[in-house]
Amino acid sequence: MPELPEVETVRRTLLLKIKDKKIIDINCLYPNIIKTDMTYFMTHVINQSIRDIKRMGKYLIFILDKNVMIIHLRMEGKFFIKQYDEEIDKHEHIIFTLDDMSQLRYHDVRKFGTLHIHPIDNYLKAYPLNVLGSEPKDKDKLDFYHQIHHSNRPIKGVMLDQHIISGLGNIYVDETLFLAKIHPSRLASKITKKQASDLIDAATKVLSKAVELGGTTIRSYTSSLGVHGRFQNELNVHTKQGESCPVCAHEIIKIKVAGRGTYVCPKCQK
DNA sequence: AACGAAACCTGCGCGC
DNA sequence: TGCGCGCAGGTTTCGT
Repeated sequence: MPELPEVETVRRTLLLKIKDKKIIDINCLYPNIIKTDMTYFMTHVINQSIRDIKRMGKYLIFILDKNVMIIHLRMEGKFFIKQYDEEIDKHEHIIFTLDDMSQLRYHDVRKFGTLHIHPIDNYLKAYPLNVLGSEPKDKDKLDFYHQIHHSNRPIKGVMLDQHIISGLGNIYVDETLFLAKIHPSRLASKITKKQASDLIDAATKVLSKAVELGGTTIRSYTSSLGVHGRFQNELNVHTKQGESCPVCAHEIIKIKVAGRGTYVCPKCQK
């Protein structure tokens, strides 16, 4: 569930707590999270310090001395910082012991998260960041239009595609389409230049507001590190099935688009 | 080539 | 109460 705003909130919070701490040990209890060769991972992360944490789209990028760790939280990945002698939860899969004997623990109920390691000098050219689209705030609107206007996919599917634009997930794409007054099922090929531009503007606006409010906290995603988002108070359509549209008062319905649960105001969104 | 569906996992809420 | 089932979601992989 973490999308760009939640990942950004995690980034900021984590950085305050672990910047310049050295990783002195790693305990990997569920190795499938690590998508790099395990020996390479261990030898290239231990004894390096966390110099910075960056973010691209939904990826967290831990900048170490000579390497970077690129982490995707997928649906339920979280980080916790605990003391070395605290009991290990069954959903904590990777434990980094830091040089002050605190531990950075990766927690993931669904075990869908991923972790890649690359040398610091070429990580932008390596998978997975090399195939990532720009974030909405950096996306050229005309490029976006040209990229999608031959596609027969519904616009929602296109906007969820991280190769085209990065950062949006199911929550923010529903909100973006509502703001732009475009129906999620509309084929990308039917989107005009003006609408393509409106979509990028709406996505940029939604994401920046959500970052400002610390992300969205719904359902199980009660965040890591006590991070409590407040954007759920700003949602217009997502999770609002059966409620009234804040613009026209028509009932908000839930449908399935691109295989995803989708909330839409059928009167406002055409 | 380009799209949709299944798979990856687990917990939860539902109906019986 | 307890069981099985479907659903949820981000992304990759498989199948058409």
